[in-house]
Amino acid sequence: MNSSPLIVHRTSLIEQTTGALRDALNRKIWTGEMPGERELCLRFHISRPTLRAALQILEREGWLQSQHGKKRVIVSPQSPFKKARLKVVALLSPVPLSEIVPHSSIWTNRLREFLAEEGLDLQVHTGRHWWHTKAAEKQVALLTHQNPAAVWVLFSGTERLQQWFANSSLISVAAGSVHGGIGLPSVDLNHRATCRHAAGQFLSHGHERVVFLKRAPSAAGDLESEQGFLEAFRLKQNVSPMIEEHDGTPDGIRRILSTIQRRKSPPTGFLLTHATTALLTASTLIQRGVRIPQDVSMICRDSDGFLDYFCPSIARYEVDSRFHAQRLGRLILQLANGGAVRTQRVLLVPKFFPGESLAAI
Amino acid sequence: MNSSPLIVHRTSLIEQTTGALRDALNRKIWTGEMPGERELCLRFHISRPTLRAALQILEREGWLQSQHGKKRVIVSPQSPFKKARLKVVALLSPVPLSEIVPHSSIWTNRLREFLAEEGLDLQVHTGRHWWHTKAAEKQVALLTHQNPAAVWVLFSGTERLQQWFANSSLISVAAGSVHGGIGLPSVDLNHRATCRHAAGQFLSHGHERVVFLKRAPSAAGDLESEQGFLEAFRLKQNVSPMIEEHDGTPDGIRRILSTIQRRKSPPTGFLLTHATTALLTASTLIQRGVRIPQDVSMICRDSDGFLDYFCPSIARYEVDSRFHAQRLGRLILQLANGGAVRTQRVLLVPKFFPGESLAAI
DNA sequence: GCTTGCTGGTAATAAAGGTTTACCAGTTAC
DNA sequence: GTAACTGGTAAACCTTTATTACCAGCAAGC
Repeated sequence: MNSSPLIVHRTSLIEQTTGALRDALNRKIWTGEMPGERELCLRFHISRPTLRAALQILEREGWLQSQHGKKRVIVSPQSPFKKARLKVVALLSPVPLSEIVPHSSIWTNRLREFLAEEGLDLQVHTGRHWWHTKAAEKQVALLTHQNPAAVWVLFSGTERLQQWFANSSLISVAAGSVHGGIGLPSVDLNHRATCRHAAGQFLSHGHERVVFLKRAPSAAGDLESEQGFLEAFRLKQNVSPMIEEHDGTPDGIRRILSTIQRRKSPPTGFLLTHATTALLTASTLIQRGVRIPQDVSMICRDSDGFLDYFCPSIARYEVDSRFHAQRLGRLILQLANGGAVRTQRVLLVPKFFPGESLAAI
Repeated sequence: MNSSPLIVHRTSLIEQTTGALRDALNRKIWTGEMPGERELCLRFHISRPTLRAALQILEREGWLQSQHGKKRVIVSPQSPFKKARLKVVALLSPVPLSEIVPHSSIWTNRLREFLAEEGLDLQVHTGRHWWHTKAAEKQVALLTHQNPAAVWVLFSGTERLQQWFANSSLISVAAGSVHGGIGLPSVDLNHRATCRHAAGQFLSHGHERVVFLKRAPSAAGDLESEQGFLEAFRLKQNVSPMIEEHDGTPDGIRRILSTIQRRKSPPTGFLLTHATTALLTASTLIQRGVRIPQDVSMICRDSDGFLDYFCPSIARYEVDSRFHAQRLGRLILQLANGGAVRTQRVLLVPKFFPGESLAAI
């Protein structure tokens, strides 16, 4: 008896094919090796990409082995042993969920809700102490070994951790940007397009001295943001964008703001990443007598509920947390059920919300 | 035994949805009429066109009847359904979780985690539109009838709703303050002691014109806060505390702030309830040239992570969200397992965190 | 009366999912 | 050596599903 019957399983054609193939293997329809891919397509009336995705799942399950140029070999034609399907999805985050920014807290909440409806439990693991250390790989190997899970969700991972998961045989997905060249499925916001658009907003409002403020050990999303920011300035030869770094702490941000403001020609536009950074920057500048937007304009790449309660209102970008969680949840479900996904990278495009903080110079 | 196993059924999402709906109807999940199309879409995580296609199939099969402007009527034979052991805990909130303040979002997240470990599923219901209307009792009766749950958690309930749950035969618990005289078990913060302490802080710093700003349709916690605030002024005969109300919206708060600041002798101290209100109040006053704390001191009863990023730092009270969720979760578990009828009130005491916003006059 | 917020009904557009087609490189048999 | 198979990969294309509007009918509250 299922406790939550109100779900639609959303079985893709790939999953249905996997089931049919597994069924055929159990019945020992073929011996030794499989028919060729093209022949199977004809018998099942499906296309080759779909069939291949199903075959890859079966390979991962240990039914088949493939070699270039040769037919697939049936490895365990009579193994009735079926791995008990894990009902656990593990989320790996550098800090406890209580400390992450509200927007993330909301979508993880929604994600848990979504997975619970499908009978999956979301367990959170934090690696606050070893996240940025050299022993990260060792720690995460131990962790994943001790806590088996159907799917691992990597939340804002470093490049090394993402590489580790991509190389491992674990089924995993990144929640956030993936560093270049790493083949990890992911759900992320399109930071590049967002920041390109933001820079365009500054330029069209006449701002020429614009600074992009980012965290020092940059996450992949911040690097994407930086690229988008710079791209918008490519066409304007006489305008040179500025990029400054901070360490993420309130004090660190205040320090870099002081440095910037003491310059001969301080910037008239600030592009910020996180909502907390925007709040700190705006309140600190105002405290020091800088007027927004008369002296300085601001745009924030991320959004969070509390920004509604700041005066003057900050121009920013926002994405629906329900939508975010749902896309990630669906990807996780696909991976948990089979393993093969066609679209590896899902990019969500945030919407722009104008605010009082952006004005013509 | 199937004679031709080598086929893929190719069930579309519409067919899968039809199956799930038929299953739900067979189990008599709903009585009388179906939920609205939009609600069903949310529960099944599908789009409306897909759902409507499935519903039309069921109408053709004779399960349902539809009429413009009214919900679909179930015409299948009805019989009393057997009661299974419910594994569901329902949370009733006036607004979706995505809109509540971050701190609450965090403890609901933790609560879900806690309950999941015990095999319980937390389902969230929102009553945004009928919460403050006369039809609230009728709506909640319908809701609780249609969605059976082991325990109902009432999140920031009005007096009438709390009374309704206390009188009903449902097992329920309040997350937040309970109005006087209502016998509902609850887990809450000790707002009274908190605000008494806050008022004492103002007095000991020499502030005599202190205003307590609260929401107009006051929750029980705000009334408790008001009492504590007033109690601290009892001993000082020549000092009279002020209480002002707003409607909770940013604009509403700005309006009342304008009114207050235009007075002959404006207050020198503000006691605020929610962190968002504190942010709005502080940023608005600063925007208007008021200096904090030179002109005005502020204390906030609640806290939230983002306040760490506001400058100047706001003096406030804080409670550990993990502790909060754990106490509530334990109470819910007790009620779910045994239904201990003894009304229990758990009061958590927040810690005071001094900030730059509080100074001697 | 009026407004508000729900209900089902409809359509246009955007975005996934799946197919087709093509080409590439390794293996085997003739 | 070459032809004909094998699996591996990528682009163009079509179909299904999702999103977003809008409309009109119903019911409750003012």
